[in-house]
Amino acid sequence: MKIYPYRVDGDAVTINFPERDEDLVEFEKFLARGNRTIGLDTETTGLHIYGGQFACRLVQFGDEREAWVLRADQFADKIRDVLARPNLKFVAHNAPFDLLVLDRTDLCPLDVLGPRVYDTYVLAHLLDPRTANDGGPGLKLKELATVYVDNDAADTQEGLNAIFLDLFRKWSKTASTEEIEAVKRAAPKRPHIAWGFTNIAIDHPLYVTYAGLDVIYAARLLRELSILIRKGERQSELAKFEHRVQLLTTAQQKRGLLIDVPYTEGLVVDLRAEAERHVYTAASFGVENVNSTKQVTEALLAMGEEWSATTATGKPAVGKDTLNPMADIDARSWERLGNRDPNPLADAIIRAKRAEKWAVAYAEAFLHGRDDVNRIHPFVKALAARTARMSVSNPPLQQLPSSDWTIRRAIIAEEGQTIVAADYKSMELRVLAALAEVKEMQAAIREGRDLHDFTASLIYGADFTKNHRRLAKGVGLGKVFGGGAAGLSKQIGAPLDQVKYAVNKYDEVYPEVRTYGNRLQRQASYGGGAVVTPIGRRIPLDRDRAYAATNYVVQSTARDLIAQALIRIDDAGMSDHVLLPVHDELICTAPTADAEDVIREIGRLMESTFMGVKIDSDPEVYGPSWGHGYGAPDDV
DNA sequence: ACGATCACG
DNA sequence: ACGTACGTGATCGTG
Repeated sequence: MKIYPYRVDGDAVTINFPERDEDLVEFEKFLARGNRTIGLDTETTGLHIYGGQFACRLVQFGDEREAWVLRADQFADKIRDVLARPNLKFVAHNAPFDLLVLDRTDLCPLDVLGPRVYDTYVLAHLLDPRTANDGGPGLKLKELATVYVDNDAADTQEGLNAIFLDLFRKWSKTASTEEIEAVKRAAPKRPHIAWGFTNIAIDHPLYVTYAGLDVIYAARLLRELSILIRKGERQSELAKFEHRVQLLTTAQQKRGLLIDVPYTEGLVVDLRAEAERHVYTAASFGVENVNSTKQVTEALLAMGEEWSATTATGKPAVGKDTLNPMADIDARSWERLGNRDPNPLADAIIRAKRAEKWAVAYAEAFLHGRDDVNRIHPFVKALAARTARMSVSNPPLQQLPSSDWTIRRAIIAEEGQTIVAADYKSMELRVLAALAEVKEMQAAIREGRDLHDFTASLIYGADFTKNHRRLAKGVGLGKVFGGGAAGLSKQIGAPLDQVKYAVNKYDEVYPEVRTYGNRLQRQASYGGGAVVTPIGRRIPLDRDRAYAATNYVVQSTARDLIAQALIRIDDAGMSDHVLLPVHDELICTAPTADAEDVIREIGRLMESTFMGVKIDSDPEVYGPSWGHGYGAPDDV
């Protein structure tokens, strides 16, 4: 057995790396030593759990003083045995990843291990949801360990990266050009890291040491975070709730979504061809790279175009807010506006960029990310944003184009199944009506009226026009975000005086919205700079953006309502139908014959009455693909 | 690493 | 006193 010493917060700790079966006798003694939660982590060949070459290399266990780093190939039986013991509880940082690794590699099924694993990420997010970038303590293991455990905590990830770079350089000298190209093709951004995780010697002393340190940090983090969490009465309940929600989204990630491969391959060809045509046009105007803001700016100025919009750093903005009007294209419908002669360069650039993005970020990502049965398994983070909103990545399925069915058409139901979905109707406005006790809004909801129609009628009278409704909708949503007249005017694209009028009227008819926002800001200023949501979640406010208070509470509460719905659906035994949450809707699958019944029932489970306000849902049968909910024809 | 851009609710 | 649009993830160019 190899034993590596290290220091954590001034304490001597040991990292044990067993080499023979006899070495496991000591490991058993470690496990038997008292009733404590054991740190758990895995080292793998990469992040693509469902890819063909994926393997789990190490599984680590540890407490606050010692770690056991086990080779997954050599000690698979032991690992299986330990993970299956029902009396053992574990703690991991970002548990969903390790749970899925252990599930995928047949070391322990998700449903067997999941309920016994605490996640320090979840606890840390409840204490402070801000990333280091966002002014918080951060949510990564190294950042948290530095704050809560040891000011000199090792950056194990950076340490490994340095080793990988060194090893990769040495390997590159002996490897063939083809081998090197293959690695770079698979991981163009940081090839040495992808290569390192697969190829570093499994008994490399620093690899083993860092692997062991991570579980020691996790075990120590659990102790510290638990103490802090227990100080807030509601927080312990919240922690339980969030672990349950996270387990459900982890199951969604395991389930994945089926890709229509022939369709998607055709889509890539079409999008690539479209992009190429417009890139060619742009090149004829001297823009060699349509993604270069520098080139685009220079070419447009040379053509005599003038515009005033700038980026945060003061440079001329050449996003679609600038280019769409130049190309005389409506941003929503992509039809001619008829305001001016379209600038052919602006037109080519927006079309080229759109087609390229759709090809690369969506269609090709679907094809590259799929497993051997053509399913993709996006990461579903149940507790992501500062407001606790969920996020989906690899690929970003919450951000697929909705104005056009072509991308969503690539996600299909299994044979005999149909895609169904249920969304909440104007969820955030209803939550606002409830939280701020907005009388007129609550009355309109009770009467089943369209909220934007209603706001328009209050501002403009019963004879409001379509444009009035558009303004009322923009103002209604913008007010929740804390927007003022100028910002709203820009966003809605309506003249400032009209927006000012609407905003003033809005404040008159819904006075409770303003007083609620002021109350939240007062409470935050005396409550450590954070607002507290109805379920007891603390959300820190930035000093200079106190106006965000209302939005934080509204957005967070809306998220908690859909999270609660996931639990109710699970309690009803219907979790297997849920494919993906998209903020205020659930994308689901159901046997074609019962599709309508299933989604009606899921919709019913989603509904609730929150502070006396009905939060109801709109169940819908889409069809054989997700795109069928967005107008995809049956014969594509 | 960071800014700009663009996709969503 | 005034006014502030909220939250994400991915890609690309630039330095």
